[in-house]
Amino acid sequence: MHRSGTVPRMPELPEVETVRRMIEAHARGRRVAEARRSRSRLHVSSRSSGLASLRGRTLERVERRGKYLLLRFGDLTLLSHLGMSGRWLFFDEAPSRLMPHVHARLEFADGSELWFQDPRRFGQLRVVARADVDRDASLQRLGRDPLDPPLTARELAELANGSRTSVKVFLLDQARIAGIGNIYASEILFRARVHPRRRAGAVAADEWRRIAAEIPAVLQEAIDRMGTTFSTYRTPLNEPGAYGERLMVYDRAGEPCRRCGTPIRRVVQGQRSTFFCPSCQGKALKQRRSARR
DNA sequence: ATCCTATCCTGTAGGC
DNA sequence: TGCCTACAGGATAGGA
Repeated sequence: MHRSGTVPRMPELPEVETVRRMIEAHARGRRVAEARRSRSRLHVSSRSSGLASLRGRTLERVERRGKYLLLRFGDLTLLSHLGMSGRWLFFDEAPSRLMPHVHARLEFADGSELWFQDPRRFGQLRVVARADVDRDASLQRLGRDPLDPPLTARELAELANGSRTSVKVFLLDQARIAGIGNIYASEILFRARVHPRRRAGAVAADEWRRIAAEIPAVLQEAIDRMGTTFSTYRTPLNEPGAYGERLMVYDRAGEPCRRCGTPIRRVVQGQRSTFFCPSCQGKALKQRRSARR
C-alpha cells in the first residue's frame, strides 16, 4: 500500500477561502502600526519589500482570486499566495515565543498581529498599488473562479474544446479554472465517476454535467469544513480543517474504495499523484475505444 | 498556441 | 535511537 512519504498540506481554493474569511473576521478594520519583513527570502517574484509602506494603513477587506489572497489596504494591496506551506497566523497579542520561517509580520495598533509563515518558501507576498493589481502577471493568468458564478457543463466543454491533455491535468490548470488543486481534482473526478486519464477534449457532455455538479459540491463541502488538514495545515487561528475525513480517494492508494471496495490506485500525471477507483471511474478513452470493438 | 518538464524548497516518514 | 534518503506539489520559465 502506498502512503505518501509526507503528509503535505496543499492550500487550494477551500483552504485559501477559509484563510480569507478568518483574516477578514479577525483583522479587518485594524490599523497597521508596524510592518516587518524578515531576512528570509521568499521565492520567485515574491518580494516582500514594500511591506513598510503598509504602516498607518487599515486592512479594509480580503479578497480571493483562485488561490491568491488580496489584502486591501486603501490604495495598496498585499498580494499573497500560500504556495505549498504558507500560513497566515493571527494573534490577539504578540506571541512571546519565536517561530521559524516567518517572512512578514504585521503589527496592528491594538497589539494584535498577523504573520506570514512559509517553511518551504513557495509562497508569494508582494505589495502592489491598487491600480496595478489587475495588471499583475500572476493574476492575469488566472482563469475564472469555479464558484462565482458556478461553472456550467457547457463552459467546461468549451474550455476543454480541442484539448489533448488529460481531464485531471485540465482541472489543475489555473489559466482555465482558478482554484482547484491536486487533492480536489482527484476527489471531483471520483465523485463524477470520470477516469482521470480521459482526454479533456474527449469528455462527453454527460460527464461534464457530473463534473460541473461535483466541482461546487466538493469545494463547498470543503469550505464548510474549513479545508483539508493532513498534518500541519491550520487556519489563521491554528485550527485544523476537517475535510480530510471526507476524502474518497486522495492519499488512499491500496485502500478499499468507499463505494465499491476496489483498491484505490495511484498514478502520476504531470509529476503529481492522482488517485482514483479503477472500477467506479471506468476506463481511459483509449481503452474504452478498443473495448467497444 | 499548446503541452511538457525541470526547478525551486523543507518537513516528514520509512528504512536500516 | 538516530541518521539517511525519497517524496510531497504550488507556480513558472523554457523547450519541443
